[in-house]
Amino acid sequence: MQHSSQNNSKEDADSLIGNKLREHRKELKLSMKEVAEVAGLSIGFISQVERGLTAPSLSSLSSIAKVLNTDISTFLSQPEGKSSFTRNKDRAVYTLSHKGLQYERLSASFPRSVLNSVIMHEMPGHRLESIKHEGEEFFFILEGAITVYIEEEENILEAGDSIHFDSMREHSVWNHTDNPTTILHVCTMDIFGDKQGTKEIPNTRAGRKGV
Amino acid sequence: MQHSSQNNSKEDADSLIGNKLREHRKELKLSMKEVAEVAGLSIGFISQVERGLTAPSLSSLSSIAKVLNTDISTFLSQPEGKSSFTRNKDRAVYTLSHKGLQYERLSASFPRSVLNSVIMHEMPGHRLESIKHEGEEFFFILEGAITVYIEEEENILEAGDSIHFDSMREHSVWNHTDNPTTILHVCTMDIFGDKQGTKEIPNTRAGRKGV
DNA sequence: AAATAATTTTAGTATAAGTAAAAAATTGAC
DNA sequence: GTCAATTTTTTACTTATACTAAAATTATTT
Repeated sequence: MQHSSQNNSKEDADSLIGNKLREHRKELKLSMKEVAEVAGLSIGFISQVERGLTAPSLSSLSSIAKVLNTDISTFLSQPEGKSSFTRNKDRAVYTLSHKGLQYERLSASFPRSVLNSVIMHEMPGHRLESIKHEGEEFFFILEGAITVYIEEEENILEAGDSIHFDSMREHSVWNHTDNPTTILHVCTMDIFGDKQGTKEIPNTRAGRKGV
Repeated sequence: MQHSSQNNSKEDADSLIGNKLREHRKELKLSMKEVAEVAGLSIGFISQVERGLTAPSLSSLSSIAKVLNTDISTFLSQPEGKSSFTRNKDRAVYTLSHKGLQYERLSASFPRSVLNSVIMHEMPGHRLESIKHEGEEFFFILEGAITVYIEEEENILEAGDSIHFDSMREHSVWNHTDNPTTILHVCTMDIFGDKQGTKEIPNTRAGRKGV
């Protein structure tokens, strides 16, 4: 059964991938020929893919992505959204369990958004458990100082210092000082748990674009 | 041992996808039959895919992902990386064209990293042209004040305020005050141009699309 | 205007994506 | 422990499509 009624999302997705591929290629000032050769594919095929006339297999897409110095995920999914504006003074403060830690949420959650940010107030002596997970993280110290452990690395950050790392590396944080520390924290992990339709299917309203 | 050599990255990748799919399915307590039916595929095929015996097409993978309440990217790639630690005082300062703007780069660029961050020093009266592009952006005002225009919205931010928005919405920034403003800027766009391809350093101007 | 390079189109093949159905495990009830 | 009932794996086969080679078309350059 090949239902072609409301199924244009697939083709849309294909040509979307194609467009992105073309953009990337152009940015690198490469010709289709060059890409084709390095990726081990034919020129005509590259053309077809870029115009969404055919869908590449995962492995071909991967080869192409490699030539373009990226990986597959670059060509799948894309964000759309709104904005979130927060005033210094009127942000709600969430206090966590041990009371050694407080959060103020800064970022919004719009479809496909990946950025999450909070201001963390970490009390003297407080230690955040060591974890690893997908994504990346960025810390900027607003006030005080803190020790950030990343695998074997020990980094002492003071106000104005920053650190950026792959969250898959085991990391933890410790306020080794006698004063509270204020950290601006930005990461790509869904710390608020409101990104994907947890459990129940999300309301059909803003149809997710196929691929 | 089947094939022990290290080069079969394709098959490895396939079975990696398979494993992730299986994990996800098990987590949701679904049988292959259920997944197959909703995704419009056969049971046997699901089995083959999960064990890496065959590679699904992009669209099938997408269908399966949808049943599992995720999207394709969950099953492709995983990041690996390093970290970047910057000291408040010893960061290089890049001065841009008009001299109304200075940058300090904070983030690293490791494979597949998406976060980019800089501290921007914007001089009184300076205005950043209005642009739109893929990704998201996050501003946190460290010092001074600034006006951020997002489409029709006008937002006046002062020290400690923040804003987070979809970069596809036309946006610009204006220092309407008489003092320099310091902004911590985090975005998912490749502003440094060193993610892919390592071509030349881009022309000062951050990316723009079609005027 | 010719010559060269870059892209699109066409026509065809081979591969592997996908199926249906049987065999084999796995679970569980009695 | 055995016998259904369900879930998963395997087999054997079909078909769609991913992909190619080469010709036709469209830029680009000189």
